[in-house]
Amino acid sequence: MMNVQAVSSAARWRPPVHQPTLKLERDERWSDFQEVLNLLRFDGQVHGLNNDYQFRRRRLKAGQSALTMTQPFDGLYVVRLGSLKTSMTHVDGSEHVLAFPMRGDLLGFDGVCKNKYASDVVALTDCDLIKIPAAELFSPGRGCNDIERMAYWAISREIVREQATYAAFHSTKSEARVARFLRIQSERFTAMGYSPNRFTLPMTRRDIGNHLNVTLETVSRAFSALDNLGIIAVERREIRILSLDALRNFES
Amino acid sequence: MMNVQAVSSAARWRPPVHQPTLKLERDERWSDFQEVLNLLRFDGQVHGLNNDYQFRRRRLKAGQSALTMTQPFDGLYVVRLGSLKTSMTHVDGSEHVLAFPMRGDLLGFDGVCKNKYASDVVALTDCDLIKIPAAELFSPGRGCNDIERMAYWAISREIVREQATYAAFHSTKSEARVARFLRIQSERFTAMGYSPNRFTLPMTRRDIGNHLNVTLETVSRAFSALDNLGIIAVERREIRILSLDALRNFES
DNA sequence: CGCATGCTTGACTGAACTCAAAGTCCGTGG
DNA sequence: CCACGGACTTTGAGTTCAGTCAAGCATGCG
Repeated sequence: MMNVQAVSSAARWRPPVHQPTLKLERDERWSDFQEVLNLLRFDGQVHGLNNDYQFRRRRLKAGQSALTMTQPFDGLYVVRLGSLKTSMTHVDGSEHVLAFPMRGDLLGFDGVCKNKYASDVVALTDCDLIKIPAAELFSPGRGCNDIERMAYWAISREIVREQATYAAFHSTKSEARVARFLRIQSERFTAMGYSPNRFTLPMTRRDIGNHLNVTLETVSRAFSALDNLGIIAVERREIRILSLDALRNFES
Repeated sequence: MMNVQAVSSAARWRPPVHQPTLKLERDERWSDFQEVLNLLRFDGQVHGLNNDYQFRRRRLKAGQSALTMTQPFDGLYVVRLGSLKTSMTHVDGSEHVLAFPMRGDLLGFDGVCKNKYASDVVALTDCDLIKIPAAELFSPGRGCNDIERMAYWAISREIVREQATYAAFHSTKSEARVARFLRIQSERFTAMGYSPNRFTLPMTRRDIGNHLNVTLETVSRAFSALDNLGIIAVERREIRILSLDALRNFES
């Protein structure tokens, strides 16, 4: 299986730095609201009530971890300086890299909806981050529009899902992707109160293929293969799952 | 090139419906706040000020379009009933399917940051959506926490980016992915005020590979190939882009 | 009943993975 | 100061997996 790569125990190797070395002033440990708005290139409306708020900064050396999946959500971070890597490590040790955040990018947004970060972030170069504390985002006394809050909470959840599916369908071979797709469909139907073992797919083979990044023929062949193995029973879009465990094993 | 598939001009074909036919009561055209919270499985705090707010519903027949990339953002939608397909159609006609939203899922969140939807959504079955109007999310008089608003705006932007990269690296061959990766890096450095034609990659070949879903050897080979063609000049992590146009052409 | 759409299967081909070996660069420790 | 080791990179050869092209079948609709 590809992408099974040992995570180096030693500190991450750094390329020679040809860029001008950063002159980090020791004194500057705070950023104001306006600087954060500029970094993010925020073009929405603000009311100016928070202009005097000061955000704490956080310095990182190359190779250091900024956020991990093990720690609870404690805020969002805006990159002021440096490059980082956002990734999810699978159980088999393979790593899926989601993005390479840089100046102006946001970190930690996947931690909002479950109060736990959903990905790992490490610094590739020396970094300077600005922290937006969780307390500033969710203190009950501050916000006053429940609808807005609910909507954004749901948006954050959506991000997590997207990352998860993005990661799930990476670097597996086609039959495994199809197996995983079916397992996830089964779980979704289950969550809605339908049978986990019998459901009707609403989409075409082509739609599935375009979702999993394989051709429709490959989807069809994978269905047939899983059928022949007795793991599922396919009849057009009617799917019966005969062994969920076997299906899961196929996902590796 | 794979995935170039004609979009059927005829109405989308529907599978035979074995599930119980929906009894749509004509009268119920509104949902209250609590129902939306339940659908989303929202577990955060609400203050109860909006409990009397009524949300408009929207019915869709199978094959109908719920949202398109051409229309301006006018709100978020929560799926109450039915299955849908979220996709982005590329210039070459290929379609990338992002997700298959179902009951309780959120639609339209990618439209927040640019005030324009970033993906197309069509109904695969008959659907029932609940609309959360844009006016309820951004009316200046309602929210009072600028920090929270800014954070969520940035989160929404992050979703768009993720969708874009997810879509961008789909269904292209490896050399094209690498070319696109370099082009995007170049643009990011440019946006930060550095040279668009010369930059140092902060990440390893393996990181790039794990991001693009190819092996590190494939990344290396692609770099060499682009170098041999005179499109770029590679020296370890130092990249010079000799012809941005040629690089772009390589992405097709 | 015929057409359009979707699904399945087969044969062939080519792109990307795997395994392997050698070379480069950097930081560290003798 | 230099040699060594480790991490990274490049390149090659063989193999496997999935895409392409093509044909035929099934199904629902007009």
